Formats: sequence, structure tokens, C-alpha cells
Amino acid sequence: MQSAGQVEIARRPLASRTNEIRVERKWAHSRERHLEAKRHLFMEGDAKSFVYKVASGAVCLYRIQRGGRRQIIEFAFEGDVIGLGVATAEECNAQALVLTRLKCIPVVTLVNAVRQDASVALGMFEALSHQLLTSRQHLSCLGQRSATERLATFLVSLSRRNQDFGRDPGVLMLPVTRIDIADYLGLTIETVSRTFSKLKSRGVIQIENYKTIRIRNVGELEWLAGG
Amino acid sequence: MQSAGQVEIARRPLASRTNEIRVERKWAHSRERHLEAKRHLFMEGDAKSFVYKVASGAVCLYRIQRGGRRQIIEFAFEGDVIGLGVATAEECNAQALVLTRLKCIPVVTLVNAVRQDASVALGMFEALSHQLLTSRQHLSCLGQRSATERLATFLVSLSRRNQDFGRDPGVLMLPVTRIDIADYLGLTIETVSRTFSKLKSRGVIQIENYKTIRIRNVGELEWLAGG
DNA sequence: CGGCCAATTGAGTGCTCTCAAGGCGAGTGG
DNA sequence: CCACTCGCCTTGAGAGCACTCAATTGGCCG
Repeated sequence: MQSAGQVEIARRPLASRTNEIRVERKWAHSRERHLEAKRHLFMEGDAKSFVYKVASGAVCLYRIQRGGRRQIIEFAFEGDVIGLGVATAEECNAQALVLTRLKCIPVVTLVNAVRQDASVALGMFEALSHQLLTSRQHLSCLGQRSATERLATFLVSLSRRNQDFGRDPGVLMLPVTRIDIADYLGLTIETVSRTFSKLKSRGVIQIENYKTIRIRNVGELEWLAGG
Repeated sequence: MQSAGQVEIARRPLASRTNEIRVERKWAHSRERHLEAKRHLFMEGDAKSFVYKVASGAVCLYRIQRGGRRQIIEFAFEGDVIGLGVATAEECNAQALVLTRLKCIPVVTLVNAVRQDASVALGMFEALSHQLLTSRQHLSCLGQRSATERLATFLVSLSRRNQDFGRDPGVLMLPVTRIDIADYLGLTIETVSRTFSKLKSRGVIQIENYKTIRIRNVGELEWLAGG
């Protein structure tokens, strides 16, 4: 299906360190904005005027469905980009979960930067590409997994994120309520709560308090999360 | 939150007719490949060597989970792009559902084109952006909706696609089996079948044969699909 | 006609949801 | 310091929807 040469070149595809640096510079020089917990960054249908990057805190992207049920599409934590895409209007709502600092680049500025500098374009492409992957993984999770597996998957992803940021992967400080978790995992708050209890009684986790979870058996948690 | 000027400029964002034309030219000059039904285009983990566009036929992108269950991430029909993203390896499996013709551009070629021509980059960005939107909509569907609503959503999306391609939106020629639908909607084949029967008995659809569905009550189908 | 595959239908189970009550912790006021 | 309240979480009981297992039907092809 392909020669060794093609594979070789494919190993350094659109992504690269250079892009990252150029893009980082853009973010570094951008304006910063603070958002209190529960405040909305934007609502579905708003004209898309900025692209954001979470500097600290946490934001959730969600959509409301008929019947008033809420689906959280994604949690955006430190380093995550929000609002990328070619649409002229926002496609979902964005709400801060806790006090959050955001880097903001006006779409106008970004479009110009993208036209002038291919590296910036590729940097954005990378970010978008990563979001697509995340979204598809989440999709698989919702389509196939039980409540226990979904929650385990969520906890493992938080643990991995801790590790990536040099924090203790064994202690999870949940920046979210049970309701948020439920809406993210496509469950009800009661099921999430029961599932936490089940994991606790199985000795997989320990619940220090509502917002702090200690992982006692990483192996089993990861097994439940499915690999 | 923004001035009128910003909104004005935001109305012609990264997407544009020019990009489309430049990108179309790329596709037009690309190599074509034929794939018989059930054949795989690529498997998860394969080195990413081409980006594809469906010229005719249908492809499904799927992942296998522990326990052997399959989640279909996306159906790719005529005009849809497959394999975009910065990863060096394929992230899911791609299998032809029927005899399919594909346009292929080597990743190497694409990367060069992207570096030289910002329009091509933006065209790819658009495609990726669209895929993200689709994926998120599908995610919401799986997270929140009942079997009936999910199937209705699927049928409505097929109907819309028919309309977009100038075909009769009232007659759906399913290029997929019940199993495919089940794996796409996160249901079992029996539930899909029962749901078809329910829609039939409610007079919403008419089942000409397994592969041909006639919509008898668009309004109710769209209502079930949730808007 | 018989074999095969896909789809349908039925019966029973189980996981998650709904509805409802109770517990925990923080903040407030007497 | 304690009682009260409020928000968030937990736990319980029962119902319902989708799943599992199993049998049957329908269409296609040799």
C-alpha cells in the first residue's frame, strides 16, 4: 500500500515543533480575559468573534436539547483551545466552571495571521485535529460503554491530564459537579453518584470529599476504562 | 462583546469559495481507486499515507472496543473526505460498505501543497472543521436520545443529504445494513429493527424493502429527530 | 427446493432512569 | 454554640427502555 519512503515522510506530517512555537507567540501576545464561575463565554448562535485558549481554570462546551437536557460536548482545561472552526456563529455554549483566565485572539487577527503565515494555519489545524480525535473517542465512549466504564474513562482522562501537567495522577481535584459529569457522560446525576459509590466500595477509588478523588487501584480503573 | 465591524469581517472567515476551487483542482487531478464492498481502505494503526475523498459509494469509519463491539464513528458518502488530521497513523478503521470510488492524495503531496498554498490549507481546515461539527452532533445524539430519536435523526440526515445532491428526499436508499445502523447509533440490531417497525406502524415511514425506506410523514420524523 | 444471510419478532432480564427521601457541609443568624 | 437553611450529593424503591437469547420470517441465489 505504500513504500518505506512515504512512511518516512509521513512521520513528519502537518504537525511540527516550529508551528507550535509560532502559534505560541500569537497566544503569548494576545489579550487576556477573566471569567467567573458559572459565567458564559459565549452562547450558541453568537457571532464568532474570538478564539480562546484556557490559561487556567475550566470551561465546558455544551448544547441544550429539546426537553431541556444538556449534553456537555467537551471540558476545556488549561491549554485547551476553544472556538476553532470555519463557522461564522458559535455552535455551542461555553460556560466557565470555576474562575477562569482565557487568552483571546480576535478571529479577524487570526484569519490574517493564517493567510500570512502557514505555520499558524498548521498550528490551528493541529489543534482542530486533536479536538476531532477527542470528540470521536468521547463518541465511542457514549455509544458503547456502561455507566461504570464511562466514569472510569473520565477519571482516567483526568488522571492522564494531571500527569501531563506534572501533578499527582493519583489525586483528582474535580473542577466539576456531579451534574456536569452526568451531562458529559450521558447519564443522570443519580447514576453517576451510584457509580462513584460502586467504585469506592470496590476499592478502586477513595472519595476524600465531593471534589477530591484518590485513585487506589489504577490498574483496575484503567481496565474498566478499556485499555 | 463585539463591534459591528468585527461581525462584518467574521462573516467571511477562513472558509471561502476560492479555497474550495483550489482544493477541487487538487482532487480533480488526483489518482482514483476502487474498493469493493466489505474491503478495508485502511486499519487502525496503519501509517497514514493518503487522504481520500469519496467519489461514489459509501465508507464507514469505525473502532473496535474491548468485548468486540464496534462503534461506527462516521459514514462517509459522496463528497466526504477521509483521513484528515495531523496524526501519523490512522486512528480508526475504514471499510467500504458498497463498491466505492475514491480520490486519493498522498499525504506527502498534500503537505507540500499546504505549505505552498494557504488556500489548500484553509480548504482542509474547512473539511476538518465540518467533521468536528458532525462528530459533536453525533455525540449529542448518542448521549441524550432514545432509540427512536436516534433512528429518526439518522433518517433525517440521509434525507437531507439526498436533498443536497438533488435526489428525492422522500426515498432513502440505505447503503447500510441494520448492523451498521446499530453500530452507528450505539444500539443493537434488534432495537434498530423494532424501532423501524414502530416508525412503520406509526405511519412515519414505509419499508419498501430492507434497503429502501419511504418517508410518509416528514414532519413527525423531523420532530422525533428533534428539530 | 434448500441453504444462507439479513431482518424481524417474542420473551425475559437488567441497567439506567425517575421519583422521592435523607445526609453532608458551609454559611447565616439567633 | 446551636439551629436553620440551602445547595449538592447519596441512597432507596420502582418503572421502563434497551439488551440478550432464541425462534421465525423473508429474500436471494445456486
